Amino acid sequence: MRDGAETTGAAAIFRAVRERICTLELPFGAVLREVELAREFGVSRTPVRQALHQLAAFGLVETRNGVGTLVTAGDPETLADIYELRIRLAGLIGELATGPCPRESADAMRALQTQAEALPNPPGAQAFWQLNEDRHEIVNALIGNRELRGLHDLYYFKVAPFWFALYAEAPAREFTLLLREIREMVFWLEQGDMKAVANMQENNTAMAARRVAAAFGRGGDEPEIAQ
Amino acid sequence: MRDGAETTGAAAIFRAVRERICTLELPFGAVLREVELAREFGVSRTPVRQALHQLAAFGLVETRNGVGTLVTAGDPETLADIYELRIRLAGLIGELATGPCPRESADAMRALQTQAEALPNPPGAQAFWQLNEDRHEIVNALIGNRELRGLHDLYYFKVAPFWFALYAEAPAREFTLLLREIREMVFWLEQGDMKAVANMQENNTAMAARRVAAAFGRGGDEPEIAQ
DNA sequence: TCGGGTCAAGCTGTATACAGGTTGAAAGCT
DNA sequence: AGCTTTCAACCTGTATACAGCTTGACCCGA
Repeated sequence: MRDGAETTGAAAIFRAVRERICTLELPFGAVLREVELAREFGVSRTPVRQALHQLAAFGLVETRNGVGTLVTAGDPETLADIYELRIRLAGLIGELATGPCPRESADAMRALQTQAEALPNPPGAQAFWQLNEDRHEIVNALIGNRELRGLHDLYYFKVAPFWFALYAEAPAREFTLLLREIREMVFWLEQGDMKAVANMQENNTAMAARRVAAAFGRGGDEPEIAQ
Repeated sequence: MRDGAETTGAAAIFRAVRERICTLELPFGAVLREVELAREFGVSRTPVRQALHQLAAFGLVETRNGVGTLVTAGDPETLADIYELRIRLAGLIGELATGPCPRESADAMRALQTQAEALPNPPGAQAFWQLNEDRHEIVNALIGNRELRGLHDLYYFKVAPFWFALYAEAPAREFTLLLREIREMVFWLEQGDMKAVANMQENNTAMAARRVAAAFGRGGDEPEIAQ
């Protein structure tokens, strides 16, 4: 559940591979080979295996003996389940909130807004990804219940690949929507109203779910299949 | 998230150690040494390490370099967070339910009730544990949303140690309450009303939270500290 | 030409050897 | 005696060698 900066080298590989999956640099169905990753990161297979097994535990990859480690393609049904749950979890953020949101969160989000408004439309994939990750980080930090925070984080990374595929399809639209969300978030954060922030998060998650379902839902194609 | 019967030997070790933690055979603070487990299970350190790392990812243990793997002592704050979330997740079972509960679940729970009523009060620890696990399994199978089902399962094992400590303190009371819960569950399962089942689960989880908080809450002792 | 069987290349699973880190006890100084 | 320092035993982290499995290509026969 936790994925903070740990001391062991496996954690770095874990985050690196996870980011590649989320940014579709490793599309669904891609095969990861332990020796290749080991060579790339300059370590042996052992820490690589650790990282891959952890990713497997979180459902992002699937390891098959004698074959390799495949990036798991979320079928439409699973995707629907995840989003349904994610929407409810967003609602829980508000229900479990104890106090007003801290001022520093509002400050951080405002800084992010300024930063985002300076970008061209659409921005590059890397910039978009970073922007999105920062936004997620700020919202995540607001969650008082540590377990809920962990779940919110976990599911963010689970749907990130689909969401990123959405960006690839319509960069300008997705950037505009993200910017809109950030602005709205700044407003409510400045009000200090956690419930409002949570409601907004729920609304935006639900909207994202609809866009993702339209693009990759039942009958549609998955974002991209390797090979 | 998944923990079903996998082909690799590490999964067996994972489940075995998890059960030991949940039944307090390994109390909070207990130290696990890889070589010992390896000897016991007749394997090398490698699969043992896999299992321990997975347990660490789920927050049940914590590995420290040069020291060993410690069974994580849930501090009162974390415990409160977990139960707060668990109560809400129980509520979500009802909200995300799509149809009536299947007849076979009612049958299974009725069989469990018969089985439980044949036990002496209090039953032995092993019987109590098995009863509880069966009940959890039946309820878990009712959850349509696969992700929610995974979470419900995960958090069950996270609070199980505390719950089992409760049994150790007052076996007769806990058994009576469990039997009462099973009877009530049978009733609503036979009605086929998923929302009612979920509400019941929420009520019973909340009640358990109060008992656990009273026993191990802020200022109280943790169930048992090794050494 | 097509189907089936065989096998070798390559991958993961496991075992073991070595390196790095932690800790508690013993030795030495004040 | 009390405190500090040192160090050796022990444990986890990492690297490497070997075993078992999967798969696709190749070969052979019909």
